[in-house]
Amino acid sequence: MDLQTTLNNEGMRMTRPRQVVLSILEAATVPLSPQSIYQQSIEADQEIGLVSVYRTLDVLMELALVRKVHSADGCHGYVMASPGHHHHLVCHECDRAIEFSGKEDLSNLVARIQKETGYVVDGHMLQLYGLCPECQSKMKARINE
Amino acid sequence: MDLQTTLNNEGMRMTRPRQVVLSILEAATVPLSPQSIYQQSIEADQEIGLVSVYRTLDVLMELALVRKVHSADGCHGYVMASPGHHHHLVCHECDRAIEFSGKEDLSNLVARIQKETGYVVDGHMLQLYGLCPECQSKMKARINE
DNA sequence: CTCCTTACTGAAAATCATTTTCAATAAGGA
DNA sequence: TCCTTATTGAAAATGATTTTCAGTAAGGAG
Repeated sequence: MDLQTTLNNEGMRMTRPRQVVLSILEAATVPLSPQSIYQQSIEADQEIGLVSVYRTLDVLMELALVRKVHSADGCHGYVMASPGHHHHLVCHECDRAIEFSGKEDLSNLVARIQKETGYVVDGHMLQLYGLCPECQSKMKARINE
Repeated sequence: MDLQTTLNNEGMRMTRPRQVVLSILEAATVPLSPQSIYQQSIEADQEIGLVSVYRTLDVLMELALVRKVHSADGCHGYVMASPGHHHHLVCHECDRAIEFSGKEDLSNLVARIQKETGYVVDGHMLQLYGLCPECQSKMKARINE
């Protein structure tokens, strides 16, 4: 089912601002803040209101089409959510983020924690931080200068 | 080494606002926002400036004495950091958070991801969400009404 | 295809969190 | 006890996000 239909089923409408936000997010390789989505819409001669960016992100979050990514400093950006449950691996040099799935690997941990704490665990958020291959190369090059 | 000494070694000073923030955080069972730390200082007749709360939290973060906890909605609170690397398990009903350690359990996952992606992973943030035992009871009670 | 309802838009204002500025204060080494 | 200077708190500045509201346009009905 495409987004147009999904929206209409909810009594919502497919509009230009929503298309713009969506296409910017789909082209992104890095989590984008509302501000930077807004900037990109201007650069693409598709300017939309900053307010609409916020509102569209809310809608897309509700539909679980985008995911919020927290960086270590507490700011957050948005990325398209691939189908299924994914986590993010963020490069702390260039901020490039890639998704990975890790459900299986967490189930042991989750089972242990539930037993130890008595909590019922029904969700999780995992983010790994590191250096992407390109930034590793750049770093090596810099050292050899 | 106590905090007083730690601060002095860094050329910093132990002051009343810092003591107040610290004692509030130590008594807390839930991650606290700067605002709520400020509120609690007033309620305890130990009012300190909101600005000092922010500044003290910065200092305590630098010293790795407190940790930032992100909740699902993107807001964050602060909790005392127990020694070692810990994660948080947050109840989405009452917001009570407890720490757990999970380093060993993640090492498999991290090793796999590094191999698959070429990233060097050097940090992570994991938060589990669920229902704490008390809220589970309350929930059952409500159903039986 | 046109009309009509109402969801959606964008600009401005309001709100809320956080940071900066700065003069006054107080911690703690000499 | 004195002196240096880190720290404080109030106010102003900044920045992000939300609300308001009148105008616009999506898309179902006819």
